[in-house]
Amino acid sequence: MQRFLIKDTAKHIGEKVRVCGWVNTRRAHGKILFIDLRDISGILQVVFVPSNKEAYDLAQNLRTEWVVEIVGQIVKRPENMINPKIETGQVELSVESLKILSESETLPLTIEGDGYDINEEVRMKYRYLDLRRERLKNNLIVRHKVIKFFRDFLDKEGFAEIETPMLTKSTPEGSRDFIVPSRLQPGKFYALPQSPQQYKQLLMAAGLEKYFQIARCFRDEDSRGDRQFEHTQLDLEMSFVEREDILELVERMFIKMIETLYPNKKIQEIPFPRIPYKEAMEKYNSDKPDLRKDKNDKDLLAFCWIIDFPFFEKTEDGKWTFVHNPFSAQKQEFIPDLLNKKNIEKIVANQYDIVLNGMELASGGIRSHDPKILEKVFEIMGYKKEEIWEKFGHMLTAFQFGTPPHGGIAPGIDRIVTILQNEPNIREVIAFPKTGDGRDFMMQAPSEVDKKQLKELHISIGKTKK
RNA sequence: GCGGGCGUAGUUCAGCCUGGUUUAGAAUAAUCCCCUGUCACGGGAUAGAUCACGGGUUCAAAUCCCGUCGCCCGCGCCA
Repeated sequence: MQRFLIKDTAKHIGEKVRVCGWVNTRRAHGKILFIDLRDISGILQVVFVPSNKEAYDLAQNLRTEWVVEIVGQIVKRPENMINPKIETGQVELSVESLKILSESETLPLTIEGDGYDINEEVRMKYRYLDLRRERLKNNLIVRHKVIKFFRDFLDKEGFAEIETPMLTKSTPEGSRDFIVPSRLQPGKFYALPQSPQQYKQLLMAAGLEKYFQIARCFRDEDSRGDRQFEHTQLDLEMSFVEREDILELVERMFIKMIETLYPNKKIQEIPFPRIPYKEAMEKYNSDKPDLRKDKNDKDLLAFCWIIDFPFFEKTEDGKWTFVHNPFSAQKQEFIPDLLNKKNIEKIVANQYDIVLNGMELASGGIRSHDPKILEKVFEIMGYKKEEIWEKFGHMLTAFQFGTPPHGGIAPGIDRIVTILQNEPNIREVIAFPKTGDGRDFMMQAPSEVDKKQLKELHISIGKTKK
């Protein structure tokens, strides 16, 4: 017998159905016993009466979160017993037979409610239970829909989704890498990608022209409410484009996504305002200003572009480093200064961020595809020629064989969904997030590994602090 | 690395400031009993807490002091 999803049962009054799910609540009234049965689609009231002795007696044992299979008839409720709070409130299931599929111990946390006030440690340790709550289940499903929207949208625009390696090369600049020891190359390490930046540019060199990827990115820096060790980006790159092409595409994609998935939300200003970095700093003292006119309006979305970032900035020890991305291009008028290493602090990058309600959603840029210019950038940052070629030779070489002008952007999926779902924290839209100090309470990661594993990897552990 | 907040039944909290009628209290979950229409069902009973851990002050510490650990938020950091 085919299984019915609970949300579909209301359309089948009078029919015999089979439903499966969890006991959400149990209300025993002496002779009559109600169960609210929950599955992925909704909640259905199930009625057990003594006249069906076998099922009734078995149902006495049921407790919250037991998993059951029930066959019965969908019947219309009497007028005065309709529950308008649930989708199936006008019907109920009159039980023929009950099968217990799985029992449950007393729960370590409450599944009812939004769960915000439950200790994070408990929620994370029993994340699979925490995720049973409506709010979190919904967040994950909505997240899926957002990703699917982007995939379908970009597919229609002629993009191809292409996977790039998770095991790659440590990059000397930028964020701290997660490294992975190599067994076959003793003493050498892979790094997990901080972003697919170099690979996607090499795909442009390869002539793929329009690339995207739902890409996991890893950065070994301390966590925040809007930051985890690993996050997911909608990474995209296009060839033969200028800044305008990227901004137009991304803006159109976001607007369409909001209209489709969040028809109740209002976008404050279309087209998205564009604010040069300098102006943003002068006016808002921030490069991610929150432009919402009413910050209490949960449905208001204020997007903006921040453009024209400076390319270089001085580090503490007085050396030049890049502000955003060493592979970004400079705006055309600054190329002579770059090549002559003049007015370095004034050089402006062809670099743009998209900001939503005060949160940086994405960073992108038109890239350098001229090896001489890219080499000059690293030279200004104090790299020796041999060093540049050792670290970035693959990029410079690729650019010597006919690489088209290209550019892209990478919106953060976690942050987008966090804002759209009005969540206070990025963890609420990630299935299995880590704690502030990078631990997984459920899996007990990170963990020590077997001596044999270490030996194979040619690794020995020195003294650790503690 | 630094600053702030928090830590009491399975869970969420009260009690702490002002130490002693507190045998650490409640709600909810749990166990048992009663109830044929509830939907946060209701009524009754039972059980459940080394008050995060360690030390100190005191006749007396959940309460005051010091240290440690854990979680959260922020700063640093985060192409």
